[in-house]
Amino acid sequence: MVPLLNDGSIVGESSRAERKALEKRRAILRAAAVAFRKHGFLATGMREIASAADLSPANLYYYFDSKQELLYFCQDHSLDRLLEEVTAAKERERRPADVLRQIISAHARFMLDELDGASAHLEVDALAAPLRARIVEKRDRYEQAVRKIISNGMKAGAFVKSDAALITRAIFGALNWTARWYRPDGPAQPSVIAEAYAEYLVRGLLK
Amino acid sequence: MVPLLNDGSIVGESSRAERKALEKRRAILRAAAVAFRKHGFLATGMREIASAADLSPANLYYYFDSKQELLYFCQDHSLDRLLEEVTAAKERERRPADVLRQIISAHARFMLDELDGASAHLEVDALAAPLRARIVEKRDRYEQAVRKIISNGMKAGAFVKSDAALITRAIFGALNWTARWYRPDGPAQPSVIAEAYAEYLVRGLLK
DNA sequence: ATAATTTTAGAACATTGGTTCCACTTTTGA
DNA sequence: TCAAAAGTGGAACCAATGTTCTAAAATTAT
Repeated sequence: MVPLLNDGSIVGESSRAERKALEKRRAILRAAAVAFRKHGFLATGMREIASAADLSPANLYYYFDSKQELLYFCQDHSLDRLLEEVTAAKERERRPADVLRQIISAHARFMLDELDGASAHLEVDALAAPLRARIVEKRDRYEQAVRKIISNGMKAGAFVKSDAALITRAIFGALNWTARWYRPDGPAQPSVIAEAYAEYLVRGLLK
Repeated sequence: MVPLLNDGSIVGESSRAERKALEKRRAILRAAAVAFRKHGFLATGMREIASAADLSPANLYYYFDSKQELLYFCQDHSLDRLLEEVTAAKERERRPADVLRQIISAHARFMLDELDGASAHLEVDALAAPLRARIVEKRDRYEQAVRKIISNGMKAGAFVKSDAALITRAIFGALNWTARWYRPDGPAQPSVIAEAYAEYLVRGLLK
């Protein structure tokens, strides 16, 4: 197996073999994602994940040391994606309302059509102490970033004054909950949902 | 054990013994609720529930035929409470915005300080087909009721026009998600959270 | 081509978790 | 008071689940 650091990141300047292994890990997650969506990460067994990825259960353990590490890999990757979107939104937009709309829309789209583990990033509590701490730290970074945009907007007079921490969590709640009810074969398209959410959730802050 | 219909409701005009048994079932749930909150219903074992309620695991089975029935009982009861709040709000308030604020506030408070199984009403998918169908039906009734208030408000011109179904789900997402982060020993009081949410989530609909 | 390395899977292990058995105690009602 | 009913718990059962063992197949490098 490709050498990994205990935090799941690749050691050294990733060689071709290493990148290939990483890609395989992602592919496994993508395959497993449909199962995750159906009944959550916790309720999805290693045998089910393996079979979704066309692997034997034993073989799955060649790519992931444990179910914990698999979950960690999912969540870590998801949070990286979300953090990227924050930076992108801040670069692209100027007004707080626009930045926020951008972030909400991206987060929604991410939940709805990004297949690898978007829904797994919900079950933080399923991780045991050492790994959970790392995820919580990263998740907090994401939350703080969004909260900052909101509280700055409030200070600048762009948003109505309120408890920025609560508003942030309300927004995340609405967004994360989409994984619970969204079905790809349903009536609403991801992009439509994303725009409606962005519109509604930002409007609640406007004066 | 007290005779129950297969749907968990009491048969006949509940006698004292029956009411007592029902109360005991509620008490068990209240005791288990803290465990549910900590790591969700799925991850909470029957032994843990039993010990939280000061019962032996075997004894717990005297009150609930199975973990499924226990979950069903939780969810059914929770939904009844939420439906009651809808009726109450519609009677008490006149304007759509006020009705909605009322409902949101009640739902939030219910999630945060009602102890019996508020958080268990989240894991619908953990129920197997026959029981799940009943819960889904009731949950849909609740969802429809709220959606109706919103879409009526839109038609009446009290709210901005948008996709009422999506807005409804966004609101429920924000509300239900509170169970994930709220800690009774945290800084924000349930009533404060409830008001902030009601204010924010309704404002997003106002013209 | 052949040795070394990577990748794969069948079978089994250990633990957990829902559940049942059965006997024992407590409460209820006549 | 005493039999019937309600309530209780210790121990064990059994299926499911995360995981490991071992060895074989496929790939890569020399």
